Formats: sequence, structure tokens, C-alpha cells
Amino acid sequence: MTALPTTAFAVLGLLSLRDLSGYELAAFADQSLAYFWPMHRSLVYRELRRLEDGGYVAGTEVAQDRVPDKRVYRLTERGRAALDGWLATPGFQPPRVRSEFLVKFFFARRLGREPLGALLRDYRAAVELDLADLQATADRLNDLPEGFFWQLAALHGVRTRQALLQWIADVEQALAAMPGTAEVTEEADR
Amino acid sequence: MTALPTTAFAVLGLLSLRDLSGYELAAFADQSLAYFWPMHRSLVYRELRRLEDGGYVAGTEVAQDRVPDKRVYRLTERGRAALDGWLATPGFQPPRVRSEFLVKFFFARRLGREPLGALLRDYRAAVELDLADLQATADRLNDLPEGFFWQLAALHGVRTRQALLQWIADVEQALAAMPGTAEVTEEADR
DNA sequence: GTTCCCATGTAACCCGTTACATGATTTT
DNA sequence: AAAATCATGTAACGGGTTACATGGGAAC
Repeated sequence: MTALPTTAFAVLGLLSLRDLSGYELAAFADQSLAYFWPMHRSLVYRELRRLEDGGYVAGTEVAQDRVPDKRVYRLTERGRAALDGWLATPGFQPPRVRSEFLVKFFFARRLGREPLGALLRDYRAAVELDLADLQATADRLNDLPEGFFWQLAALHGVRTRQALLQWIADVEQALAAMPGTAEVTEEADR
Repeated sequence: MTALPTTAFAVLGLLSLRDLSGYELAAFADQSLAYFWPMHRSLVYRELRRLEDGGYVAGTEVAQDRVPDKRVYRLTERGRAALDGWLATPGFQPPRVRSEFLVKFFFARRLGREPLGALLRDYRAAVELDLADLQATADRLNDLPEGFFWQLAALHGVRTRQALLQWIADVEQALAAMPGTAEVTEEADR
């Protein structure tokens, strides 16, 4: 009876919209929740098995031709209750960010100006690409009944990425203004 | 020879500043890198053991009285080379964000206006707290040689959190403007 | 003078990622 | 006709979190 992880509720939430197989659910999640709650296919399958064991969802095997059979899951009453209970429960884990870029940047005093500039350029390119991708996702989700919240969720991502672009510009300016660029100095070694 | 994970380089980076025990390293990481690369103590210990096995760091047992003995690690030449190689290598994993709040918000059409308002208020409080905490961390890191980059790394976090506060304000406004608040409707069930 | 916190770490669990499997269908 | 992709999943590995251990100070 140990509490379900957030991923389980993400799965239940998607099943509350329509019945889905694991593959379909993962594909849809990848086009919607992925920007703030990525779920790999494998994990979705495992979670669905667990949810079925717990009686939160019910699966039925569906035969297909041309493509493999699939197992389609439907939310049970128990599952819906769990989802709504979780939604109404106040509190959430603090957002967790993990940025390898910032780890590199944090130790960038060991880098010369050249590789540092390259690092920032790469980062800007990555953020811009990501932002474009997110915009596309947001547009795709526009026409659904949930559109209101989904648009706003996407906007959350857009805003943070725009802030990042601004940050990059600031950093580049600060670097240009700083005359003595820290090359790797001897005293930095030990 | 399988590539080291980012956490290993975070550890090497901190050891490049000074020799540290696992406990000290974890404590310092918690005051600095934690905002973009959290590392639990346990993980730091395990990583240090692996790095010592690989010859990237060298540990020496240090006896203390009043408190337990500790094992202090020092970067080896091999470790320094690995760190600098990683730093100079272009590329990084895309930043990974995981926000339980947004999962709830994504399915908020199932919620009434009351719990939704509460959710947003909680979120604002959490972001504000987090921002204050981050500011404090940034101030603390100001006086060190690495201050320049560390300040900017902290600013990265500050900017994104400020964008979030703006987003929350926008959402609250949009909700107020929306007349027919979606109570849980029957047709949403099934 | 119990109770909580500090300083140090180990052990177990589980989520999340990567790799593997497979037969049909489309692409080159 | 070989190669890549689709549609479905299973299995194994490892990073990250949570729980456990312990003995000496500090706090109440």
C-alpha cells in the first residue's frame, strides 16, 4: 500500500482521457507531458503492470493484424478515485532540475575563453531548439478540451526557456566586459 | 572504461578546489551545486569509492577525536586530466526538469476552482521560498576565486524562478478572466 | 539527563535509462 | 533486396533516494 510515485498518476491521468495501450500512452506522453515529466516506454509498461496488479486499471488484450497484439488499459473506479485524491491533495515535490551544462559552467574557471565561448554557443543553440520544439508541442495540444491548462503548462516551459536566453546574453556580455579572461592558471592546479 | 557519469565530474570538480572527505564534499555540494545538480551523501560516497578504484582520486584515512575518523580524498593527476578533458569536450545532456506540480496542473481540469487556487498558492510560496534560498546561497559564494562563475550560475536559477513567478501571475489572471470554471463535470468521467 | 543534532558512513530499494527482441511495412 | 521504421513489448543495469547505524556534543 506504499504510496504510488508521480509517474503512476501521470499514467492514470492520461488514461482518464481515453483508453490506451502502453505504446500509445507512451507516445502521447512524449508529445505532451514529456517537457516536465518524461517517461520512457519501458517505465510506462512497468507502471501499467503495477497499476493493474493494484486494481487501478484494467487491461484487455486486443488482437490486431499487420501489427502485434496490444493490451489496452482502462481506468477503474479505484484508479479514478486515486487520481482525484492525489490531485486534490495539496503539496508536491519541489521541481528537480539537472543541468550538466551548469556543472560545466560552474567549473569554467578551468577553461580558456575559447572553449567557454563554444560551450555557451552550444547551450544557446540547444535552448533555442528546445524552445521551438516546445512551441510546436503547444500548438499541437491546442484543440483539445484540456487545451486551456495544456497551453498554460506549455507556457510555463516557454517562459523559463526565454529567461535562459536572456541569461546567456547577460553572460556573454559579462565575459566580454571582463578583461583578464581566466586562462587555466598554474595556481589553479593545486 | 565506460564513461563516468556527470556526478563523477561534479565530485572531481569540487576536489579540484580543495581536498575533502565525503561528508564535507556532500555538505559543500549542498550549498553550491545543489540547485542544478543535487547529490545525496550516499551517492557521493559511492562515487568517491569508484573514483578511487579508478585512480582518479586518492583517499587517506584521517583520525579525529570527538568525531569519527574520516577519509580525505585528493585529486590525482589522472583525475585532473579527466576533469579538464570533460570540461573541454563540447556537448552536454539536455537539462532535465521534473515538476510534479505541472503534472497536477496538467490534469487540473478535474479540479474545482478552490483546490486549483490552493495549488497555485502553494506553488507560488514554494517558488518564492526557493528563490530566497538561492539568493542566500549566491551571496555566500561571492567571496571565492570562482565567484564570477558561481554568481552567474546562481543567476541562472534566479532568472528561471522569476519567470515562474511571472507565469503564476499570468495563470491567476487567466483563471479570474475565465467565467465558467471547470468544476468536475460528469462527462469528464468516462 | 533524555532528547535532539553533528559527523561519519553503509546497505537496500526502486525509478529511470539503455539494450534487446520480433515480425510487418515502408523506404532507398 | 537490404535497410530503416513502426508497433509492440521484456530484461538488465545503474544512478539516486530512503532507511539504517553509531558514538559524542549540545540543547532543553
